[in-house]
Amino acid sequence: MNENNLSSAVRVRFAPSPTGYLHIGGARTALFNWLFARHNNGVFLLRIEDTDQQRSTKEATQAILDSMKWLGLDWDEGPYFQSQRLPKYKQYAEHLVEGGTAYYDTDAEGRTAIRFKMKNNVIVINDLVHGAITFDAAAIEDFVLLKADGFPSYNFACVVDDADMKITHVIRGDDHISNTPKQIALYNALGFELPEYAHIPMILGEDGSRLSKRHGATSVTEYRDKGYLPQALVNFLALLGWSPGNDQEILSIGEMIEKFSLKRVNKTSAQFDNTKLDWMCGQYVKNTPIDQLTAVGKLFFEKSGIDITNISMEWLSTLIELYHERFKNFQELVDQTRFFFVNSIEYDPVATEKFLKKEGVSEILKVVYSAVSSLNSFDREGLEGCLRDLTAKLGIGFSKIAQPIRVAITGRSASAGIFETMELLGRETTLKRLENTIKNRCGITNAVGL
RNA sequence: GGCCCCAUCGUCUAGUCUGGUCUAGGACAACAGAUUUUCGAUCUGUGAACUGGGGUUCAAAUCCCCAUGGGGUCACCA
Repeated sequence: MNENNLSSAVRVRFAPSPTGYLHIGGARTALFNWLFARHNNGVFLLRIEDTDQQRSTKEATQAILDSMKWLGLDWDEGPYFQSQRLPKYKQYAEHLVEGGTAYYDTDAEGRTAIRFKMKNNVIVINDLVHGAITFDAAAIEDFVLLKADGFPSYNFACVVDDADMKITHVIRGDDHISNTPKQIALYNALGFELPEYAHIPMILGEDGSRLSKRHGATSVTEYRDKGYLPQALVNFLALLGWSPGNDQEILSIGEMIEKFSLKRVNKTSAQFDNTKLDWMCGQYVKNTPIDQLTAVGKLFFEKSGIDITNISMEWLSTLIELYHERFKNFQELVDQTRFFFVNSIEYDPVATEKFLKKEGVSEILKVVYSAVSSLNSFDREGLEGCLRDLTAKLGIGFSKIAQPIRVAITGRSASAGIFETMELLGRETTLKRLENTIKNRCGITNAVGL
Protein backbone atom coordinates (compact mmCIF):
# COMPACT_ATOMS: atom_id res chain seq x y z
CA MET A 1 0.00 0.00 0.00
CA ASN A 2 1.16 3.55 0.52
CA GLU A 3 3.21 5.21 3.22
CA ASN A 4 0.28 6.72 5.08
CA ASN A 5 -1.80 3.58 5.25
CA LEU A 6 -2.21 3.96 8.98
CA SER A 7 -4.11 7.19 8.64
CA SER A 8 -5.96 6.00 5.58
CA ALA A 9 -7.39 2.90 7.21
CA VAL A 10 -10.98 2.47 6.19
CA ARG A 11 -13.57 3.34 8.81
CA VAL A 12 -17.24 3.00 8.02
CA ARG A 13 -20.38 3.01 10.06
CA PHE A 14 -23.95 1.91 10.05
CA ALA A 15 -26.13 4.52 11.71
CA PRO A 16 -29.75 3.46 12.14
CA SER A 17 -32.33 5.41 14.06
CA PRO A 18 -34.04 3.29 16.70
CA THR A 19 -37.56 4.12 15.70
CA GLY A 20 -38.46 0.64 14.52
CA TYR A 21 -37.10 -2.75 13.61
CA LEU A 22 -34.21 -3.16 11.19
CA HIS A 23 -35.77 -3.32 7.77
CA ILE A 24 -34.49 -4.96 4.65
CA GLY A 25 -33.09 -1.76 3.17
CA GLY A 26 -31.24 -0.88 6.35
CA ALA A 27 -29.87 -4.38 6.57
CA ARG A 28 -28.53 -4.13 3.05
CA THR A 29 -26.90 -0.78 3.85
CA ALA A 30 -25.33 -2.32 6.94
CA LEU A 31 -24.17 -5.28 4.89
CA PHE A 32 -22.48 -3.13 2.23
CA ASN A 33 -20.69 -1.14 4.91
CA TRP A 34 -19.66 -4.32 6.65
CA LEU A 35 -18.44 -5.97 3.44
CA PHE A 36 -16.51 -2.85 2.51
CA ALA A 37 -14.85 -2.73 5.92
CA ARG A 38 -13.98 -6.42 5.92
CA HIS A 39 -12.70 -6.31 2.36
CA ASN A 40 -10.37 -3.45 3.25
CA ASN A 41 -9.41 -4.70 6.69
CA GLY A 42 -11.08 -1.59 8.00
CA VAL A 43 -13.26 -0.79 10.96
CA PHE A 44 -17.03 -1.15 10.98
CA LEU A 45 -18.80 0.74 13.70
CA LEU A 46 -22.36 1.04 14.84
CA ARG A 47 -23.95 4.28 15.84
CA ILE A 48 -27.48 4.65 17.09
CA GLU A 49 -29.02 7.93 15.94
CA ASP A 50 -31.49 8.41 18.74
CA THR A 51 -31.96 12.15 18.47
CA ASP A 52 -35.70 11.95 18.09
CA GLN A 53 -36.79 11.80 21.70
CA GLN A 54 -40.37 11.01 20.78
CA ARG A 55 -39.84 8.12 18.45
CA SER A 56 -36.67 6.44 19.68
CA THR A 57 -37.14 3.36 21.84
CA LYS A 58 -34.92 0.95 23.70
CA GLU A 59 -36.85 -1.94 22.19
CA ALA A 60 -36.07 -0.76 18.69
CA THR A 61 -32.39 -0.44 19.55
CA GLN A 62 -32.41 -3.98 20.88
CA ALA A 63 -34.26 -5.28 17.83
CA ILE A 64 -31.67 -3.69 15.57
CA LEU A 65 -28.76 -5.14 17.51
CA ASP A 66 -30.41 -8.57 17.51
CA SER A 67 -30.98 -8.44 13.78
CA MET A 68 -27.39 -7.41 13.12
CA LYS A 69 -26.12 -10.28 15.21
CA TRP A 70 -28.45 -12.76 13.58
CA LEU A 71 -27.20 -11.68 10.17
CA GLY A 72 -23.63 -12.04 11.35
CA LEU A 73 -22.78 -8.37 10.88
CA ASP A 74 -20.45 -7.87 13.81
CA TRP A 75 -19.20 -4.40 14.59
CA ASP A 76 -15.79 -3.36 15.83
CA GLU A 77 -16.81 -0.24 17.70
CA GLY A 78 -19.92 0.97 19.39
CA PRO A 79 -22.76 1.04 19.57
CA TYR A 80 -22.39 4.74 20.13
CA PHE A 81 -25.49 6.65 21.11
CA GLN A 82 -25.97 10.21 19.94
CA SER A 83 -28.17 10.94 22.94
CA GLN A 84 -25.06 10.49 25.06
CA ARG A 85 -23.01 12.99 23.12
CA LEU A 86 -25.15 16.08 23.55
CA PRO A 87 -22.42 18.39 24.93
CA LYS A 88 -20.34 17.79 21.84
CA TYR A 89 -23.08 18.94 19.46
CA LYS A 90 -23.84 21.95 21.63
CA GLN A 91 -20.21 22.95 21.65
CA TYR A 92 -19.89 22.77 17.88
CA ALA A 93 -23.19 24.54 17.30
CA GLU A 94 -22.16 27.42 19.54
CA HIS A 95 -18.80 27.50 17.85
CA LEU A 96 -20.55 28.00 14.54
CA VAL A 97 -22.71 30.75 16.00
CA GLU A 98 -19.57 32.52 17.20
CA GLY A 99 -18.06 32.15 13.78
CA GLY A 100 -21.14 33.70 12.23
CA THR A 101 -22.20 30.71 10.12
CA ALA A 102 -25.08 29.82 12.40
CA TYR A 103 -27.63 31.79 14.36
CA TYR A 104 -30.32 31.51 16.98
CA ASP A 105 -33.78 31.40 15.53
CA THR A 106 -37.13 31.40 17.27
CA ASP A 107 -40.12 30.02 15.40
CA ALA A 108 -43.80 30.90 15.62
CA GLU A 109 -44.27 28.42 18.44
CA GLY A 110 -41.65 30.14 20.50
CA ARG A 111 -39.04 27.42 20.22
CA THR A 112 -35.47 28.61 19.90
CA ALA A 113 -33.08 26.59 17.80
CA ILE A 114 -29.68 27.11 16.27
CA ARG A 115 -29.87 27.31 12.52
CA PHE A 116 -27.13 26.98 9.94
CA LYS A 117 -26.67 29.68 7.35
CA MET A 118 -26.32 28.26 3.85
CA LYS A 119 -24.07 30.14 1.44
CA ASN A 120 -24.87 30.90 -2.17
CA ASN A 121 -22.37 28.59 -3.74
CA VAL A 122 -22.26 25.44 -5.78
CA ILE A 123 -21.71 22.18 -3.96
CA VAL A 124 -20.49 19.08 -5.71
CA ILE A 125 -20.66 15.56 -4.36
CA ASN A 126 -18.01 13.31 -5.83
CA ASP A 127 -19.95 10.16 -5.31
CA LEU A 128 -18.24 6.79 -5.65
CA VAL A 129 -21.20 5.22 -7.35
CA HIS A 130 -22.84 8.18 -9.07
CA GLY A 131 -19.90 10.37 -10.01
CA ALA A 132 -20.28 14.14 -9.66
CA ILE A 133 -23.62 15.46 -8.44
CA THR A 134 -24.01 19.22 -8.45
CA PHE A 135 -26.28 21.33 -6.26
CA ASP A 136 -26.98 25.01 -6.12
CA ALA A 137 -26.71 25.78 -2.42
CA ALA A 138 -28.77 28.93 -2.86
CA ALA A 139 -31.79 26.70 -3.33
CA ILE A 140 -31.24 25.06 0.04
CA GLU A 141 -32.82 26.68 3.05
CA ASP A 142 -31.03 27.39 6.30
CA PHE A 143 -31.54 24.31 8.44
CA VAL A 144 -31.66 23.52 12.11
CA LEU A 145 -28.48 22.34 13.83
CA LEU A 146 -29.64 22.18 17.40
CA LYS A 147 -33.29 21.72 18.24
CA ALA A 148 -35.06 23.54 21.06
CA ASP A 149 -34.79 20.43 23.25
CA GLY A 150 -31.02 20.60 23.01
CA PHE A 151 -30.82 17.58 20.72
CA PRO A 152 -28.99 17.89 17.41
CA SER A 153 -30.74 17.55 14.09
CA TYR A 154 -29.91 14.57 11.90
CA ASN A 155 -27.64 16.41 9.48
CA PHE A 156 -25.65 18.07 12.22
CA ALA A 157 -25.19 15.06 14.46
CA CYS A 158 -24.26 12.98 11.47
CA VAL A 159 -21.49 15.35 10.39
CA VAL A 160 -20.10 15.95 13.88
CA ASP A 161 -20.01 12.22 14.57
CA ASP A 162 -18.69 11.10 11.22
CA ALA A 163 -15.85 13.59 11.58
CA ASP A 164 -15.27 12.79 15.24
CA MET A 165 -15.31 9.06 14.58
CA LYS A 166 -12.99 9.51 11.64
CA ILE A 167 -15.33 7.93 9.16
CA THR A 168 -13.57 7.66 5.82
CA HIS A 169 -16.45 6.42 3.68
CA VAL A 170 -20.09 7.26 4.08
CA ILE A 171 -22.05 4.43 2.48
CA ARG A 172 -25.81 4.95 2.72
CA GLY A 173 -29.04 4.82 0.77
CA ASP A 174 -29.40 7.26 -2.08
CA ASP A 175 -32.40 8.82 -0.39
CA HIS A 176 -29.68 10.72 1.47
CA ILE A 177 -28.29 12.37 -1.63
CA SER A 178 -30.29 15.52 -1.06
CA ASN A 179 -28.94 15.75 2.51
CA THR A 180 -25.38 15.57 1.35
CA PRO A 181 -24.89 19.17 0.18
CA LYS A 182 -26.02 20.37 3.61
CA GLN A 183 -23.56 18.05 5.23
CA ILE A 184 -20.75 19.10 2.95
CA ALA A 185 -21.47 22.71 3.80
CA LEU A 186 -21.19 21.77 7.47
CA TYR A 187 -17.90 19.97 6.96
CA ASN A 188 -16.56 23.09 5.31
CA ALA A 189 -17.83 25.42 8.00
CA LEU A 190 -16.43 23.20 10.74
CA GLY A 191 -13.12 22.80 8.95
CA PHE A 192 -13.39 19.01 8.85
CA GLU A 193 -11.98 16.85 6.14
CA LEU A 194 -14.62 15.45 3.79
CA PRO A 195 -15.24 11.68 3.72
CA GLU A 196 -15.84 9.74 0.53
CA TYR A 197 -19.48 9.26 -0.34
CA ALA A 198 -21.14 6.21 -1.84
CA HIS A 199 -24.89 6.41 -2.27
CA ILE A 200 -26.30 3.01 -2.89
CA PRO A 201 -29.61 2.36 -4.65
CA MET A 202 -32.74 1.80 -2.65
CA ILE A 203 -34.66 -1.40 -2.31
CA LEU A 204 -38.26 -1.10 -3.39
CA GLY A 205 -41.22 -3.34 -2.70
CA GLU A 206 -42.36 -5.95 -5.22
CA ASP A 207 -44.63 -3.41 -6.86
CA GLY A 208 -41.84 -0.91 -7.37
CA SER A 209 -42.93 1.49 -4.67
CA ARG A 210 -41.12 2.30 -1.51
CA LEU A 211 -40.85 -0.62 0.89
CA SER A 212 -43.51 -0.42 3.59
CA LYS A 213 -45.66 -2.55 5.84
CA ARG A 214 -48.13 -3.30 3.11
CA HIS A 215 -45.45 -5.22 1.26
CA GLY A 216 -45.62 -7.95 3.85
CA ALA A 217 -42.41 -8.91 5.52
CA THR A 218 -40.00 -5.99 5.48
CA SER A 219 -38.09 -6.50 8.69
CA VAL A 220 -35.17 -8.76 9.31
CA THR A 221 -36.94 -10.05 12.38
CA GLU A 222 -39.84 -11.33 10.31
CA TYR A 223 -37.53 -13.35 8.11
CA ARG A 224 -35.80 -14.74 11.15
CA ASP A 225 -39.14 -15.73 12.65
CA LYS A 226 -40.27 -17.39 9.45
CA GLY A 227 -37.21 -19.55 9.60
CA TYR A 228 -35.08 -18.20 6.82
CA LEU A 229 -31.39 -18.96 7.06
CA PRO A 230 -29.43 -15.77 7.79
CA GLN A 231 -26.69 -16.65 5.33
CA ALA A 232 -29.30 -16.94 2.59
CA LEU A 233 -30.78 -13.55 3.40
CA VAL A 234 -27.31 -12.03 3.44
CA ASN A 235 -26.46 -13.61 0.11
CA PHE A 236 -29.71 -12.41 -1.40
CA LEU A 237 -29.29 -8.88 -0.05
CA ALA A 238 -25.72 -8.70 -1.29
CA LEU A 239 -26.96 -9.28 -4.81
CA LEU A 240 -29.43 -6.41 -4.63
CA GLY A 241 -27.44 -3.55 -6.09
CA TRP A 242 -24.15 -5.37 -6.29
CA SER A 243 -22.85 -8.27 -8.30
CA PRO A 244 -19.53 -10.05 -8.29
CA GLY A 245 -19.22 -9.49 -12.02
CA ASN A 246 -19.69 -13.06 -13.09
CA ASP A 247 -22.66 -15.40 -13.13
CA GLN A 248 -22.21 -16.62 -9.60
CA GLU A 249 -25.36 -16.41 -7.49
CA ILE A 250 -24.44 -18.36 -4.39
CA LEU A 251 -21.51 -16.83 -2.56
CA SER A 252 -20.07 -17.62 0.81
CA ILE A 253 -19.43 -14.76 3.19
CA GLY A 254 -15.72 -15.13 2.46
CA GLU A 255 -16.31 -14.83 -1.26
CA MET A 256 -18.50 -11.78 -0.78
CA ILE A 257 -15.83 -10.09 1.32
CA GLU A 258 -13.15 -10.97 -1.16
CA LYS A 259 -15.09 -9.74 -4.18
CA PHE A 260 -16.94 -6.79 -2.76
CA SER A 261 -16.21 -3.46 -4.37
CA LEU A 262 -18.05 -0.16 -4.49
CA LYS A 263 -17.13 -0.02 -8.16
CA ARG A 264 -19.50 -2.88 -8.80
CA VAL A 265 -22.42 -1.33 -6.99
CA ASN A 266 -25.02 -0.21 -9.50
CA LYS A 267 -27.18 2.89 -9.55
CA THR A 268 -30.59 1.43 -10.17
CA SER A 269 -33.01 0.71 -7.39
CA ALA A 270 -33.98 -2.91 -6.97
CA GLN A 271 -37.31 -4.54 -6.30
CA PHE A 272 -37.39 -7.06 -3.56
CA ASP A 273 -38.26 -10.47 -4.99
CA ASN A 274 -39.44 -12.88 -2.34
CA THR A 275 -39.62 -15.77 -4.77
CA LYS A 276 -35.95 -15.57 -5.51
CA LEU A 277 -35.16 -15.27 -1.82
CA ASP A 278 -37.12 -18.47 -1.29
CA TRP A 279 -35.17 -20.22 -4.00
CA MET A 280 -31.91 -19.02 -2.55
CA CYS A 281 -32.82 -20.08 0.94
CA GLY A 282 -33.79 -23.47 -0.44
CA GLN A 283 -30.30 -23.74 -1.90
CA TYR A 284 -28.81 -23.01 1.49
CA VAL A 285 -31.08 -25.51 3.21
CA LYS A 286 -29.97 -28.19 0.79
CA ASN A 287 -26.36 -27.44 1.49
CA THR A 288 -26.68 -27.34 5.24
CA PRO A 289 -25.78 -30.53 7.14
CA ILE A 290 -28.73 -32.48 8.56
CA ASP A 291 -27.64 -32.15 12.18
CA GLN A 292 -27.52 -28.38 11.95
CA LEU A 293 -30.94 -28.26 10.33
CA THR A 294 -32.22 -30.62 13.00
CA ALA A 295 -31.03 -28.37 15.79
CA VAL A 296 -32.70 -25.33 14.26
CA GLY A 297 -35.78 -27.31 13.29
CA LYS A 298 -36.25 -28.43 16.87
CA LEU A 299 -36.46 -24.81 17.95
CA PHE A 300 -39.06 -24.05 15.32
CA PHE A 301 -41.24 -27.01 16.21
CA GLU A 302 -41.18 -25.91 19.82
CA LYS A 303 -41.92 -22.34 18.88
CA SER A 304 -44.88 -23.46 16.80
CA GLY A 305 -46.44 -25.05 19.82
CA ILE A 306 -45.73 -28.61 18.73
CA ASP A 307 -44.98 -30.92 21.61
CA ILE A 308 -41.76 -32.73 20.87
CA THR A 309 -40.76 -33.65 24.39
CA ASN A 310 -41.12 -37.37 23.65
CA ILE A 311 -39.44 -37.18 20.30
CA SER A 312 -35.86 -38.26 19.88
CA MET A 313 -33.23 -36.33 18.00
CA GLU A 314 -32.72 -39.39 15.80
CA TRP A 315 -36.33 -39.36 14.76
CA LEU A 316 -36.23 -35.61 14.17
CA SER A 317 -33.07 -35.97 12.19
CA THR A 318 -34.72 -38.59 9.97
CA LEU A 319 -37.63 -36.26 9.43
CA ILE A 320 -35.33 -33.43 8.39
CA GLU A 321 -33.49 -35.78 6.11
CA LEU A 322 -36.74 -36.70 4.38
CA TYR A 323 -37.70 -33.09 3.95
CA HIS A 324 -34.46 -31.28 3.50
CA GLU A 325 -34.86 -30.88 -0.24
CA ARG A 326 -38.48 -29.92 0.13
CA PHE A 327 -38.47 -26.87 2.37
CA LYS A 328 -37.08 -23.40 1.92
CA ASN A 329 -37.56 -22.10 5.41
CA PHE A 330 -38.47 -23.63 8.72
CA GLN A 331 -41.96 -22.22 8.76
CA GLU A 332 -42.54 -24.25 5.64
CA LEU A 333 -41.06 -27.33 7.25
CA VAL A 334 -43.38 -27.03 10.20
CA ASP A 335 -46.39 -26.61 7.93
CA GLN A 336 -45.43 -29.56 5.78
CA THR A 337 -44.82 -31.95 8.65
CA ARG A 338 -47.37 -30.94 11.23
CA PHE A 339 -49.35 -34.13 10.59
CA PHE A 340 -46.57 -36.19 12.16
CA PHE A 341 -47.13 -34.56 15.52
CA VAL A 342 -50.84 -34.13 15.95
CA ASN A 343 -53.43 -36.65 17.02
CA SER A 344 -56.17 -35.71 14.67
CA ILE A 345 -54.96 -34.54 11.31
CA GLU A 346 -56.67 -32.10 9.03
CA TYR A 347 -57.77 -33.42 5.68
CA ASP A 348 -57.29 -31.22 2.68
CA PRO A 349 -60.76 -31.14 1.09
CA VAL A 350 -59.46 -31.16 -2.46
CA ALA A 351 -57.19 -34.12 -1.79
CA THR A 352 -59.98 -35.95 0.00
CA GLU A 353 -62.36 -35.45 -2.88
CA LYS A 354 -59.82 -36.48 -5.45
CA PHE A 355 -58.29 -39.53 -3.81
CA LEU A 356 -60.63 -40.80 -1.10
CA LYS A 357 -64.17 -40.14 -2.27
CA LYS A 358 -63.80 -42.47 -5.18
CA GLU A 359 -65.29 -45.81 -6.04
CA GLY A 360 -63.19 -48.66 -4.72
CA VAL A 361 -60.81 -46.62 -2.62
CA SER A 362 -62.25 -47.96 0.59
CA GLU A 363 -61.64 -51.52 -0.60
CA ILE A 364 -58.10 -50.74 -1.67
CA LEU A 365 -57.30 -49.22 1.69
CA LYS A 366 -58.76 -52.22 3.48
CA VAL A 367 -56.50 -54.51 1.52
CA VAL A 368 -53.57 -52.23 2.25
CA TYR A 369 -54.46 -52.24 5.90
CA SER A 370 -54.46 -55.98 6.24
CA ALA A 371 -51.36 -56.47 4.12
CA VAL A 372 -49.41 -53.88 6.04
CA SER A 373 -50.63 -54.81 9.50
CA SER A 374 -49.27 -58.31 9.18
CA LEU A 375 -45.84 -57.03 8.23
CA ASN A 376 -43.02 -58.21 10.45
CA SER A 377 -40.79 -55.24 10.04
CA PHE A 378 -42.60 -51.99 9.53
CA ASP A 379 -39.76 -50.26 7.73
CA ARG A 380 -39.45 -48.62 4.35
CA GLU A 381 -38.00 -51.69 2.62
CA GLY A 382 -40.60 -54.02 4.02
CA LEU A 383 -43.40 -51.60 3.19
CA GLU A 384 -42.20 -51.08 -0.32
CA GLY A 385 -41.94 -54.82 -0.98
CA CYS A 386 -45.35 -55.42 0.48
CA LEU A 387 -47.16 -52.64 -1.34
CA ARG A 388 -45.49 -53.29 -4.68
CA ASP A 389 -46.50 -56.93 -4.44
CA LEU A 390 -49.97 -55.79 -3.67
CA THR A 391 -50.29 -53.59 -6.75
CA ALA A 392 -48.89 -56.38 -8.87
CA LYS A 393 -51.44 -58.76 -7.47
CA LEU A 394 -54.27 -56.32 -7.98
CA GLY A 395 -52.98 -55.38 -11.40
CA ILE A 396 -53.15 -51.66 -10.79
CA GLY A 397 -50.68 -48.80 -11.08
CA PHE A 398 -48.79 -47.91 -7.98
CA SER A 399 -50.19 -44.41 -7.79
CA LYS A 400 -53.64 -45.97 -7.40
CA ILE A 401 -52.74 -47.02 -3.90
CA ALA A 402 -49.99 -44.55 -3.02
CA GLN A 403 -52.15 -41.45 -3.23
CA PRO A 404 -55.06 -42.77 -1.16
CA ILE A 405 -52.61 -43.94 1.48
CA ARG A 406 -50.88 -40.58 1.44
CA VAL A 407 -54.07 -38.65 1.95
CA ALA A 408 -55.26 -41.14 4.54
CA ILE A 409 -52.21 -40.83 6.74
CA THR A 410 -51.07 -37.25 6.07
CA GLY A 411 -54.27 -35.50 5.11
CA ARG A 412 -52.62 -34.00 2.06
CA SER A 413 -51.72 -34.98 -1.46
CA ALA A 414 -48.06 -34.08 -1.18
CA SER A 415 -45.55 -35.43 1.25
CA ALA A 416 -42.18 -37.13 1.34
CA GLY A 417 -41.89 -40.67 -0.01
CA ILE A 418 -44.83 -42.82 1.05
CA PHE A 419 -42.77 -45.71 2.49
CA GLU A 420 -40.54 -43.38 4.45
CA THR A 421 -43.53 -41.49 5.71
CA MET A 422 -45.24 -44.67 6.90
CA GLU A 423 -42.10 -45.89 8.55
CA LEU A 424 -41.49 -42.64 10.35
CA LEU A 425 -45.10 -42.36 11.39
CA GLY A 426 -44.87 -45.85 12.82
CA ARG A 427 -47.06 -48.90 12.63
CA GLU A 428 -49.57 -47.86 15.24
CA THR A 429 -50.31 -44.39 13.92
CA THR A 430 -50.30 -45.47 10.31
CA LEU A 431 -52.81 -48.23 10.95
CA LYS A 432 -54.94 -46.03 13.13
CA ARG A 433 -55.15 -43.37 10.44
CA LEU A 434 -55.88 -45.90 7.72
CA GLU A 435 -58.65 -47.36 9.79
CA ASN A 436 -60.05 -44.00 10.64
CA THR A 437 -60.03 -42.95 7.02
CA ILE A 438 -61.74 -46.12 5.84
CA LYS A 439 -64.46 -45.64 8.42
CA ASN A 440 -65.08 -41.97 8.05
CA ARG A 441 -63.83 -40.54 4.82
CA CYS A 442 -64.01 -42.99 1.98
CA GLY A 443 -66.56 -43.82 -0.59
CA ILE A 444 -68.96 -41.72 -2.56
CA THR A 445 -70.46 -38.97 -0.45
CA ASN A 446 -73.97 -39.81 0.63
CA ALA A 447 -76.75 -37.50 -0.25
CA VAL A 448 -77.66 -35.12 2.52
CA GLY A 449 -80.23 -36.47 4.96
CA LEU A 450 -79.69 -40.16 4.25
C1' G B 1 -44.37 21.74 -8.12
C1' G B 2 -38.63 23.01 -7.28
C1' C B 3 -34.17 20.34 -6.90
C1' C B 4 -31.70 15.58 -7.36
C1' C B 5 -31.11 10.44 -8.96
C1' C B 6 -32.17 6.50 -12.30
C1' A B 7 -33.66 3.82 -17.04
C1' U B 8 -31.14 -3.88 -20.36
C1' C B 9 -36.05 -9.96 -20.21
C1' G B 10 -42.03 -10.00 -15.36
C1' U B 11 -37.80 -9.72 -11.29
C1' C B 12 -32.30 -9.57 -9.81
C1' U B 13 -28.46 -8.60 -13.03
C1' A B 14 -23.76 -9.09 -16.88
C1' G B 15 -22.37 -5.94 -20.74
C1' U B 16 -21.90 0.89 -20.46
C1' C B 17 -16.23 3.88 -17.83
C1' U B 18 -12.07 1.93 -22.20
C1' G B 19 -18.13 2.17 -28.83
C1' G B 20 -17.04 -3.15 -32.89
C1' U B 21 -16.08 -10.00 -30.11
C1' C B 22 -23.98 -8.46 -28.21
C1' U B 23 -28.50 -11.77 -34.15
C1' A B 24 -27.42 -8.86 -25.78
C1' G B 25 -25.10 -13.58 -21.35
C1' G B 26 -26.62 -15.70 -16.43
C1' A B 27 -30.13 -16.44 -12.35
C1' C B 28 -35.28 -16.43 -10.29
C1' A B 29 -40.11 -16.90 -12.10
C1' A B 30 -43.24 -18.74 -16.30
C1' C B 31 -44.16 -22.46 -19.95
C1' A B 32 -43.10 -27.42 -22.30
C1' G B 33 -40.85 -32.17 -22.00
C1' A B 34 -38.11 -36.09 -19.21
C1' U B 35 -38.02 -38.57 -14.52
C1' U B 36 -41.10 -39.92 -10.23
C1' U B 37 -45.89 -43.27 -5.86
C1' U B 38 -47.74 -37.38 -5.08
C1' C B 39 -45.62 -32.62 -4.42
C1' G B 40 -41.01 -31.08 -4.60
C1' A B 41 -36.16 -31.70 -6.21
C1' U B 42 -33.43 -32.78 -10.61
C1' C B 43 -32.36 -32.70 -15.98
C1' U B 44 -33.51 -30.78 -20.97
C1' G B 45 -35.75 -27.19 -23.81
C1' U B 46 -38.88 -22.62 -25.07
C1' G B 47 -40.62 -17.69 -24.84
C1' A B 48 -38.93 -13.10 -22.67
C1' A B 49 -35.24 -6.90 -22.61
C1' C B 50 -31.37 -2.54 -24.66
C1' U B 51 -38.16 3.33 -22.77
C1' G B 52 -38.82 6.75 -27.23
C1' G B 53 -36.74 10.38 -30.52
C1' G B 54 -32.74 13.00 -32.31
C1' G B 55 -27.58 13.41 -32.91
C1' U B 56 -21.86 11.94 -33.02
C1' U B 57 -19.43 7.79 -35.64
C1' C B 58 -17.46 3.49 -40.75
C1' A B 59 -19.88 1.31 -36.27
C1' A B 60 -23.98 2.78 -30.22
C1' A B 61 -27.09 -1.22 -25.25
C1' U B 62 -22.47 1.46 -24.75
C1' C B 63 -20.93 8.71 -26.01
C1' C B 64 -24.12 13.59 -26.26
C1' C B 65 -29.03 16.13 -26.22
C1' C B 66 -34.26 16.15 -25.64
C1' A B 67 -38.74 13.71 -24.32
C1' U B 68 -41.16 10.11 -21.45
C1' G B 69 -41.39 7.06 -17.31
C1' G B 70 -39.98 5.62 -12.30
C1' G B 71 -37.79 6.93 -7.66
C1' G B 72 -35.89 10.26 -3.93
C1' U B 73 -36.09 14.83 -1.33
C1' C B 74 -37.89 19.49 0.06
C1' A B 75 -39.40 19.11 9.02
C1' C B 76 -36.86 21.90 15.49
C1' C B 77 -37.96 12.99 11.43
C1' A B 78 -33.83 10.35 10.47
